[in-house]
Amino acid sequence: MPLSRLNEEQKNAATADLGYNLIIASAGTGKTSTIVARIAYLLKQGVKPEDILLLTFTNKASKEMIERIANYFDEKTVKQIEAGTFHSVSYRLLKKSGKKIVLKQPKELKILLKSIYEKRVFTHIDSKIRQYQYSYLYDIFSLYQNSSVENFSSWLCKKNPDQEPFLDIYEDIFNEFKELKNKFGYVGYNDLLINIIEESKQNKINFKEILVDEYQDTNSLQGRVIDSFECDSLFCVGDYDQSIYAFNGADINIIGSFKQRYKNAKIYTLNKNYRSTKQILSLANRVIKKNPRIYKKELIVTKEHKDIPPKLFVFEEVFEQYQQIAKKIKYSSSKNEDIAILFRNNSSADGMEATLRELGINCKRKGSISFFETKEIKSLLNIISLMINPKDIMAFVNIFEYAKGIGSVIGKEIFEALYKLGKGNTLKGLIQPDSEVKNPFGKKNQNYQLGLFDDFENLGSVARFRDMNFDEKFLSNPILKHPKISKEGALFIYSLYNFVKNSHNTKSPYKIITKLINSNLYHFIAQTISYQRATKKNRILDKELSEEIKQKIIQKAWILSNIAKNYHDIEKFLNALVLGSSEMTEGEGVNLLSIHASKGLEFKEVYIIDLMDGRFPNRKLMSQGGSLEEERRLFYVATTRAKELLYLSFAKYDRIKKIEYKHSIFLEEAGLIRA
DNA sequence: ATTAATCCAGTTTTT
DNA sequence: CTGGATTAAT
Repeated sequence: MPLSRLNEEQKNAATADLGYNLIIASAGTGKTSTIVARIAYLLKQGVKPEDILLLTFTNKASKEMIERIANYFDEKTVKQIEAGTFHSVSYRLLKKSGKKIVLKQPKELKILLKSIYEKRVFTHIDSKIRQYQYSYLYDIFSLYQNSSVENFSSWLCKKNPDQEPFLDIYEDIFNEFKELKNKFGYVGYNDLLINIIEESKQNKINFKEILVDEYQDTNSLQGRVIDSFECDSLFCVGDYDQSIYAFNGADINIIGSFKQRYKNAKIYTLNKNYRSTKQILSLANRVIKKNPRIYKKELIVTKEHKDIPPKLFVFEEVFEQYQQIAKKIKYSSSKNEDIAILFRNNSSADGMEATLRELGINCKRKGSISFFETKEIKSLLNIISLMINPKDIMAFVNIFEYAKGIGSVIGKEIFEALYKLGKGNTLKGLIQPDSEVKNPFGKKNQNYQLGLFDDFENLGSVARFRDMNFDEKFLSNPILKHPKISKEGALFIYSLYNFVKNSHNTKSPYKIITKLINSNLYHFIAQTISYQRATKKNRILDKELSEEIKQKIIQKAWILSNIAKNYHDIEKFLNALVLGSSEMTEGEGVNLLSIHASKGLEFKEVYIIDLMDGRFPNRKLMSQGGSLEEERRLFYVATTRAKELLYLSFAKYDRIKKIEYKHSIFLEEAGLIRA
C-alpha cells in the first residue's frame, strides 16, 4: 500500500481525520505521494470513489496521480474518482446536468470583444489619459473575475483611478459582451467556473472530500468554486513559496488565512526533502529567505550523497550561451530525458531549441503554436465548431476567409441571412431554408431616411450560377441572391452545403473529420493555404511546392483525425482540445520549459538560462503589477526542480536586440556573484 | 465600401 | 511568424 512507503509526517497528513486540513509541503517533500496515499486511505476507509474530488493545476498532473492510484486499486474504482483541473472538472459537472457547452479560446473571445469595443467612442478630457486597448481590457477583466466579487467598476477604480472616465463605457462593453456570448453560445474559461458556482447553488453537488493540489496558486474564483460544494472535508496541499500565478489572481492570502476561514482547521507540515542535494537546497533557501514568511520553514535534507555544488556560467553573448549549454548537454552523462532547460520567458526557447538541433540533440517542448494553431488545423476545427454550434458566427466568418471575394463583412451578412432562413440554425438555413423567407437580407431597409431602397439595391439574379451544376435545392436557396457573391464564392458555399448535408447526422468525431478531409470544402481550403505558402515574394506560384505543401496539410489533418479516435462525442472532443491542447508536448529528449510549466516536475540535471536583470526578474512585468517577491518565488521554483546538478547562466549582451545586460539580482542573493 | 495585398513592429507567465 | 496598419484594387 502507498501508506507504508511514507515517512512519519507524510503518514500523519495522509491519515488525517476528515475535516479542513492544510498540508504545507515545501518543494520536493513528497507532496504527490502524500496525495496519492490520502486517496488510497480514503478508499480503504470505504469512501466511494465518486465522492472524491481531486483538483490539480494541470490535467497531466491529475492523470499521473490517478495512474499511481491505479497501481493499488482496480481500474473501475479509480476511474470513478472525479479528477482534473478546476476547469475540466467544472466542464464535466456542468455537462452532467445536461447543458450544451461550446468553449472558446481567450484569443477568439478577444476578437469578439474587439468588435464591441470598436463601436464605442472614447473621449479624452485629459489627453494624457488613454483608455485600455481591447486586449488589455480583456485581460484585466479576466483578472477581475478571478480575484474579486465586487463590481468591475469599483474594482478597477481602486486599482487604477486614472481610468475613471471610461468606467461606464467598460461596463457597457462587458454587458454587451455577455449578451453576445449568450447569443452565439460561447463559454470562456472563467465562465466555466462562474457557471459551476451557480449550478451547485441550485443543485448541490456532494463530495465526501475535496483534495486540492498546488493550493498556493488558487485564486478567489477557484476558492469560491471549492466553497460552493459545501464540502465538510478538504485536503489542500501547497507551498507558500511556490505561488507563481499572481497574474491570474492567485492570492497567497488564501493559503495564509486557511485557519481563519475554516473551522477547526488543522495544519500539517512536510519538511523532509527527498529531491535535491544539500547544496542545491541551501542555494534555493538563501534566495527565498529574502521573502517575508508566513509559515516557518525548516527543510531537512535527506540526500547526502553526490553533493555537487551548483555552478554559474557567464557568457559574453546570448547565442554563445545557448551554444555552450548545448555542448555541455551533448557531453553530459545524463539521459536527455533527465535534463531540463528552464527559462523565465518563452522567448528564450526558440534560440535554445535551434542551437540544440544544430548539435543533433532532440528536445521536448510544449506544442504551443505548432499544431492546433496552424491554419490547416484551425480551419478544420472551425468547421467542426460550426457543426456543433450553428450559432457560432466567428467560426462561420473564419471559414469564409477561404472563399474568394467574401471577407468579414459579407461573411457576417451571409451568416445573418442563414440565421433567419434556419430560424436560428445557420446549417438548417443552408440545407433546408424556410420557404416563407423570400429575402433574408432584410437589415438594409432601415435607411429610409437616406433615400436608399429597401433590401439591397438589386438582389443578385440566381441566373448567374445556372451553368455551375449546382443541385436544384441549393440553387433555390435565397442566400445566392446576395449581389456580391461571385461564382467562386458560390462554389465555396456549395461545398459547405454538400459537406453539411452529408455529415450533419454524424456523431463520431473520427468519422466526421474523415468526411471533412475528403470533402471538396477542405480541398478548397487546403488548396488556398498551399497556394499562399508556395507563393514567393516575386508573386510567382511554385506549383510543385504547393502540391508538396498540400500533401503535408492533409497529413496533419489525418493526425487530428487520429486524436479524434479517442473520443465518441464530437462536442467533448472539441472542448477537450480547448481545455487540454496547451498541455500537449512535442518530441522526445531534453526538456525545454518555462518555469511556470516546470511546476511540479523534477529533473536530475537542470539548467536555468538567461538570468539577466530585466529578463529575470522581468522588470516589465513588475512595472505592471508583478512583484519582486513573485519573481523570487519563480527563481525558487526553478532551482528546486533539480535533483543532483544545477547550472545557472546568463549572457552580458544580446547581439540581435543590441541590449547590454547585467546579471540577475538573484545570482547575488544566491551568493554566486558578489554585489 | 469592402477586399486583397503589402509592409512593419513586436514578442509574459496559464486554464 | 503574426497582428495591425496602410495602400491598392475591385
